Amino acid sequence: MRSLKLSVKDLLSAGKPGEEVSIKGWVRTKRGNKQINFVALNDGSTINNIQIVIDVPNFNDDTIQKITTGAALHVKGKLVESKGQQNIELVAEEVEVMGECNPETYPIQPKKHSLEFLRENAHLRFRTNLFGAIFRVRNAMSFAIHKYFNENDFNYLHTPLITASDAEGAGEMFRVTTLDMKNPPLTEEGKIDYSEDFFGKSTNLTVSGQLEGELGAMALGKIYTFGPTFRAENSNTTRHLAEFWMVEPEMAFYDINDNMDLAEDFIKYTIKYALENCMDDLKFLSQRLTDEEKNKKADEKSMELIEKLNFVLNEDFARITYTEAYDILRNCKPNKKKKFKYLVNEWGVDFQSEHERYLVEKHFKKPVIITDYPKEIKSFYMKLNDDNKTVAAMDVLFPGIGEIIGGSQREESLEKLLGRMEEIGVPKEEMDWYLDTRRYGSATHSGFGLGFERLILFITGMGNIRDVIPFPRTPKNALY
RNA sequence: UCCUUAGUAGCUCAGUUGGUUAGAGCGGCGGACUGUUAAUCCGUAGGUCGUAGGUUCAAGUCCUACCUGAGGAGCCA
Repeated sequence: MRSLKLSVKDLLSAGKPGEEVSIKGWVRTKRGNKQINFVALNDGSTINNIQIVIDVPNFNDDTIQKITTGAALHVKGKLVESKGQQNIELVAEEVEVMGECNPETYPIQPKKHSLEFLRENAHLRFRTNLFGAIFRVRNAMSFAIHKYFNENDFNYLHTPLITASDAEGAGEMFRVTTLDMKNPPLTEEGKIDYSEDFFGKSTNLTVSGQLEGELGAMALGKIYTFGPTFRAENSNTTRHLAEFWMVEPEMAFYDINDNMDLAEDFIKYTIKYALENCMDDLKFLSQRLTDEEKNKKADEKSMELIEKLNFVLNEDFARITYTEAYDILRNCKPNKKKKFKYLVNEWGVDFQSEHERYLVEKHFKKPVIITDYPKEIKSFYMKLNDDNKTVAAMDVLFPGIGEIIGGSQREESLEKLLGRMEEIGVPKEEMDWYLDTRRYGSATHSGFGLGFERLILFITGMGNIRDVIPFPRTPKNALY
């Protein structure tokens, strides 16, 4: 059996004084004098560095000169108990500079950088403590999601990224085509002739895997999708991306209450996973948040990150209907004093960010699930309630994030579904494949979509969604 | 897309009612220091003031347009 290479994480957690080891990594900082140098070496396995002690006279000047911030090193030497703050450090016997790093041009300096600057250098920001922590947490969350669904007998279903259905109504789409844009084939009416296109019809990048997910659920029972999703909206906010990752479970025989139970259990599982597996990174992220907010007034400061995660874990989410939320908002102080930009004074209005924030952050002070929205402000596929006015929708709202989950019980009655499609103007002909689920063996079923990056925002305490995805795609920005 | 706001050294920023050769801290480089912890101390280089027009004797500073970033709103995950 071959042994795996040791990482910095291994050395720090299990290294014993006296052991001869070999380690590779990148220089974070170098300190010292002509006799002795201290190099903080990091290989990405953990946020923590191993300190390399270099007895300068034992090495040639050229090597010492090339040990600069960002350089890749291969160090062989002996682990010893540290005379400084850390438990263990590595006294170098051999040092090879594998990749030099010109300190005059390397953008990542051993100092604090603004998030904006790092965003513009997104190809290098992985090398900072902050982004290392964020992307390790993101990785852990991806794994936790698969683990949760696997443990609960869900099937991971790969729904298509290229779709021909134009009826999902979830937003503007990116067109997928191989037609010559300078000289596209035209129909007799002078419109672009998509029958000549690659798929013989107009196609787009998916805005949701839900409809296809329902097809899977209506046979496999419980499925989930976890993949990229695309919206061509001109959204310029801290919580929107043109390309983002969404988790979409879909369950046969689940009603809206089962759906809520699953959503709450699922989110709590991932948070618990982060607390149990990412504590080093979370501590760093917590400190960052505290530092960032140190100039804020006490009542504007957010709860300490780890405390907040534990709090959400231990609280039941509030569950209220749209109508109950409407009553709370209509009678609340900011509404009566006309502090809201949009006043709540007519049943049926959609809630604005300010209203959601009030409910979550001021009134309930914990995550809130709102159900039974007026049918007019929700999608065609949601189950119409007996009142004929509301649908079995649910939005899970989180403090600081807003809507983190949107879902519903689906309309299983073919007749009612067709009626809603008619009302809203969804083309039935193109949706025949979807309608077949209601024609043949239709059953109660439910599902939801969780914005993965929004979950990462919550868990890391970051404020901008562009900082929790490695390569953010936003309007006017597709570098790298 | 709308509203607000910003763009000055590698980075973070200061720059007065328009007025000589545009400043600081950090980082870089050189030096000092035999155990440092974002080390410390001394010295040093580094700027077409976002772009294009305009007003003026004179523009980093005022005006217009555009580009880009940020915050908020809408759309939503």
